[in-house]
Amino acid sequence: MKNNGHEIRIENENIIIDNLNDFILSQVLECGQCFRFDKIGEEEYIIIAKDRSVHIKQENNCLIFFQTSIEDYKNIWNRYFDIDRDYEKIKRDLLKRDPLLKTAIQSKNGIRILNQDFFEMLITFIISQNKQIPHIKQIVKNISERYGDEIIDGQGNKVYMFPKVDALVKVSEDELRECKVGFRAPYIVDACNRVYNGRVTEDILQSLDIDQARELLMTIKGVGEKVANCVLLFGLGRREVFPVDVWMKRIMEDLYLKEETPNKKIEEYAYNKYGELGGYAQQYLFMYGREKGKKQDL
DNA sequence: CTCCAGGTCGTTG
DNA sequence: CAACGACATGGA
Repeated sequence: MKNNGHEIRIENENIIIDNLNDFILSQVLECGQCFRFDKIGEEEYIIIAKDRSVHIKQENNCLIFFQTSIEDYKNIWNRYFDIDRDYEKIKRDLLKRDPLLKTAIQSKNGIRILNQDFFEMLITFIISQNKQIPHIKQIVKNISERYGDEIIDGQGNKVYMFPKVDALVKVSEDELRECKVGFRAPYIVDACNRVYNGRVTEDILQSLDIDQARELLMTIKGVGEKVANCVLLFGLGRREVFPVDVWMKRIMEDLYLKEETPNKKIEEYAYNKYGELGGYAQQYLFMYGREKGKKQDL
C-alpha cells in the first residue's frame, strides 16, 4: 500500500507506517487540540478517541499502532491523524504567503490537525473557557468516567469514552457540577439540548458556509467566537478558521500588529493573510508562541 | 491570601 | 458597540 510517500505494513498485530514525514506524535497531541491522551514513554502514548483506545508510538519517521487491525487503521486512524494530507505543501504555501512563519513552522514542523468528534469538541471547548489545559483534561476525564461507555484497552485497563449526546443530555446541571465544570454547567446543558433535539447538528453545520455555521454554533449559551472557531477547526474540519485566544492575541500583536487589537480584527487580519490555511497557521503559531511565552514572556 | 487561567454573559456608558 | 465585573475551581 502506498500513499503520499509513506507506506503501510502489518507486523504481528501491529500496523506500521513507514517513511511518514511532517509528523511528530508529541507535537500532534500536545499542541492543544486534543485532551484525551496519556504519555507513557518517549513519543509513545495511549489515546482515547473514536470509541476506541489505541497505543501508539513513533520511532523516527515510523509510526506504530499496536494491536490494531488494518480495517481500523483504514477506516479510522488514517483520517483521525490526517495521515494522507500533504503538509509539506501546506507549509510551503504558508511560507509563500508569509515568510515570518518560518521560525514557528520549523520549530513545530510535525504538527497535524486531527479530525476529532464534533460533539466532544463542542463540550470540551465550552469547558476550556477560563481554564488551563491540565484542568480541561481533568474535567473531560471526570465526565467520561461518569457518563461515557467503558472499553478495555490493549493493557487490559478500563477506559472511558467521551459520552454521546444521548447519554449526556440526561445529565443534570448539579451532576455536571460534581464533575467540576463550575459555572459552565448550564452551558453544557444547553449545548446537549440543542444537539439532541436537532437544532444544531453536525450535518446542518456542514451544509452551511463558514459564517452561518459559526453563527449557529454561537446560538448555544457559552459558545462565543473563540469556542465556535475551535469546534469548526477541530471538530468539523474547517481548516480556514483562525481561533483567537489570549495566546494568539499576544503572538499576533507581537509579531505583526504591534499594538493592542480586538480579537475580531486579528481574525480578519489572519484570514486576509493566510486564507484557507488559517487553521494550520494558527496551530504552528500557537504551539510555538506558547512554548516561548512560558519561558521568557515573549 | 491573592491572582489568574484556550472566554462568555449580562449590564452599563 | 466598547468596557467591565462575575463566574467555579484549582494551582502558582
